[in-house]
Amino acid sequence: MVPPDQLPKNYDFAEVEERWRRTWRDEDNYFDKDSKKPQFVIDTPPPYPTGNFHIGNALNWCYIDFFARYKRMKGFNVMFPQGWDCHGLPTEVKVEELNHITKNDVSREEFRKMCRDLTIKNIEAMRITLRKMAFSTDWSNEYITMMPQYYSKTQLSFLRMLKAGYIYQSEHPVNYCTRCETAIAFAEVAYEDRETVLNYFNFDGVEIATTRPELLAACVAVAVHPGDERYHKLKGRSMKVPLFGHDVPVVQDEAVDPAFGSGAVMICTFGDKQDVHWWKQHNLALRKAIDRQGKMTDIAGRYTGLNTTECRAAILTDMKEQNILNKQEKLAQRVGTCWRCKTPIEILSERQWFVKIKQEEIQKAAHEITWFPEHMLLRMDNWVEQMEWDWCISRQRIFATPIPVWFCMKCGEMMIPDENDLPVDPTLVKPKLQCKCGSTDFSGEVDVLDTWMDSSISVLNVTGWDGNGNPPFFPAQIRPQGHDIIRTWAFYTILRAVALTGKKPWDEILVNGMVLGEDGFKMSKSRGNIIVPEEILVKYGADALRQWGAMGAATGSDIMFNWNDVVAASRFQTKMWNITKFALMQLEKGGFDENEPVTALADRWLLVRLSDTAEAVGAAMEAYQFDIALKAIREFAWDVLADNYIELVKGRLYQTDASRKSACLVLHTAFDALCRMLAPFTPYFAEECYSYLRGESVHKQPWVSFTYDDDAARNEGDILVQVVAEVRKYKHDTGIALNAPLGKVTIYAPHTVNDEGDTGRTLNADVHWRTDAAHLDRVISDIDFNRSIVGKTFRKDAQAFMDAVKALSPAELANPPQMIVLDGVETPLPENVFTPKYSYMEEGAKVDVLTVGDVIVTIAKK
RNA sequence: GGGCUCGUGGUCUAGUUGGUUAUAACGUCGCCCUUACACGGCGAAGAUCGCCGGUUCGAAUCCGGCCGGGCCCA
Repeated sequence: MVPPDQLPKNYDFAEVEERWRRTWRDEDNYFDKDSKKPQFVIDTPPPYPTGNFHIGNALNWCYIDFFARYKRMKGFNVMFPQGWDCHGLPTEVKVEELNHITKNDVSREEFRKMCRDLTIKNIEAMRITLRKMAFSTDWSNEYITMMPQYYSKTQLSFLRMLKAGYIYQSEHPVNYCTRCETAIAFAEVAYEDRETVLNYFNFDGVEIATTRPELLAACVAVAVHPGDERYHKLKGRSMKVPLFGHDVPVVQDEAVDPAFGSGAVMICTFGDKQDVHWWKQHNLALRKAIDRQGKMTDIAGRYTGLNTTECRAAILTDMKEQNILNKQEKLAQRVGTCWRCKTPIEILSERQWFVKIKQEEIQKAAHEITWFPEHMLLRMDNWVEQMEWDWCISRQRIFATPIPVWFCMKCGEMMIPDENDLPVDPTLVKPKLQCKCGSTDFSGEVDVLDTWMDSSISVLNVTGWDGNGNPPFFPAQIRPQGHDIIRTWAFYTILRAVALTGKKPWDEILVNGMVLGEDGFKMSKSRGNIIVPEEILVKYGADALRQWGAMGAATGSDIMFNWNDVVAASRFQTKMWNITKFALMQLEKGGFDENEPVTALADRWLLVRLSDTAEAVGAAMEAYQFDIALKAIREFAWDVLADNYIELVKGRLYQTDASRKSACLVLHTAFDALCRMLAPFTPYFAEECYSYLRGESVHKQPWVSFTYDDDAARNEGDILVQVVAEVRKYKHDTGIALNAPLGKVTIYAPHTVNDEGDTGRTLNADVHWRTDAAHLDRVISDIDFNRSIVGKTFRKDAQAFMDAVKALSPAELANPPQMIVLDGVETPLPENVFTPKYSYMEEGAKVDVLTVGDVIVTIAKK
């Protein structure tokens, strides 16, 4: 290692970061299952292995790593696991794309293998970014949801919830993507603004407006508002559907908007969610006009086999021919689309598997969790309260956890596997036992589970759930995640934890904001405003990126990416590096005694400020306010330590007398604490600096617990710093270079001050501290009121009071009376309610006068 | 249309139990290469805290309305 007095002039982040990355050992971050320390288990949200760890992930992981490292230093047994949420459509789509196939071109097993291979490759790429970012991941607790160890737990959780009555199958309308050929959940429906055409046509004598004429074959009723006089005559009637000829009833429903279109609407199975509502409400027939591929079924008659777009065109043409199409107008609408492929979703009635949503128990658990920031809980409440349908968990896809059940071909009975045999793929293996009816002929369930069924048990997985009793480390202490997935990930996880354990999954949830591009918009390919972490890592390094994550915005708010902040972060490191060089150089020159008392004012003052900083940073870390914490650290390092303290004691450090030791001790204490407070934020940088100071890893040190109480030092030190600043400003204003000699400076202070000559050396002046009164003539030029006292005491009469004070004689102002006459009434004069401002009249020697509070400084230039 | 959230110098941002002169950064301007640092130091200018109204002795902060942005939902 380089000797501390030969540190490189510049901090080379690339060299340093790579060196420590090679040095650190994974074992240092392992969770210790046998530890006596309090546990701090993090339910890291497992990202989807796209191959790119994006900047939104990076922000989230920065937060996690800040508190993971902090908690370790605070003495917790921390688990920071890394999971990978593998299953799902995006990978299937990617595999089809890369191999120019569709899922039907190869066997299910082969297709799964292709998906697994791609996923592994992507995970490997993302692991590299995680390591570069210096995240203190516990790699011994890594999990991959597509691996048998994990998805057997998914299957176990399915069976348990099936037995407990949470899971059932039924034919029910579901959101269906006809391109992906699978059902999807409401959480997976995205909405898009589109323009469509509203068609008015003659429906058996009544004008009806519809945006979806292709659903005419699925028409099961006509609905009108009960108070709509135009349609009173229709009550109780049935009507004939044009082009198709079947009869449908007329129903009355408050939800019909008489002002929309013609005020009469047709109900189809199913055009939208409202149709489902009405269909249930009025017990209507079911007519399936669209199949799983999005083609018209045979109830569509001559339109059978057309897709919906073709069918719509054909029906409109036929309506025109029959002269029943009255008019068409444009209409803006929001269309529900598949969040993966953007195809408009259809609502189809299908046999599917569902999880019951029990609102009360979910909300109860959600309210037992502490939310950061608090208001995010409202979003969860809003979502849970408006849930109408149960959670559809079956998917008609391939790359996913199989639903572990069979059905008897003879009697239809459902068979489930023995829990010890999990995982199973019921399409590949047969049940071990025969059916009650004696048959051994089974068909395995071909539907698979929604990917959220995997990821919503991440917390159970990391806390050791195996189906037997309470998991040993459950509940986890915290779940960090973005606010965009409150209604999915957070919601499903709470639901599953409650269903499987009866308890909340985490003590706390920390919600991070979204990362916006430099233009203030969400990052997107089409806008071209995407910034990838790798780019920042190459240009400025991980520590600078991490500082951006901490300081870019208050925790929970959206954060705009900003190169400026990254540059500023890197400059802070440069400044800190120079502080490091200076401190180590001084400490090398001569030792110090840790037991010697610190006596000089500047030294005591620095320790007070360090103590304040440590307290503020600690409090901010406890509340996950990383911006406040890092800001306090930077302020202390840059303003307090470098610009004020070091400038003050520099001269003393260049000398060799005893007072030098005191400064060295303070410098050592402050630098040591700074490294430790920086460790969670800039792990590479802090490690590098600390290694020169002590030759140990900063990440193994306890968190700063330094306290130093000395009010006199705080107050007098503040004055000292202000006096120096005022004299510097005086030099600046009178055109004297800051390092030029100044002459005689006399400081009249209320107490004796032991500055060890710091002030004189700093100002390059002949400084004299005096405690006697300055012999100057002064006149009162103005009055400063303490408005918080004035307002509280006098309320409405505040202005009158201030006027009365201003009217007092100079003698009274200098020596305030006990009482003051206000509106003819004698009123007590509160203490410290005002301070006279003086201007000074020179007498004898020509001096300039500065005032700092009640300290007077006279300057006699050479 | 509903819920949540935000609106603070040119840019970005801190700050709500109401209280003296509103925070820092970037940028701008002036001076200074003082033995850690010019990726620096010292100093300056620049904000009617989105708009309007209310409560109050006093409002960036509390209340009401409006305008604008974002997220989620209908």
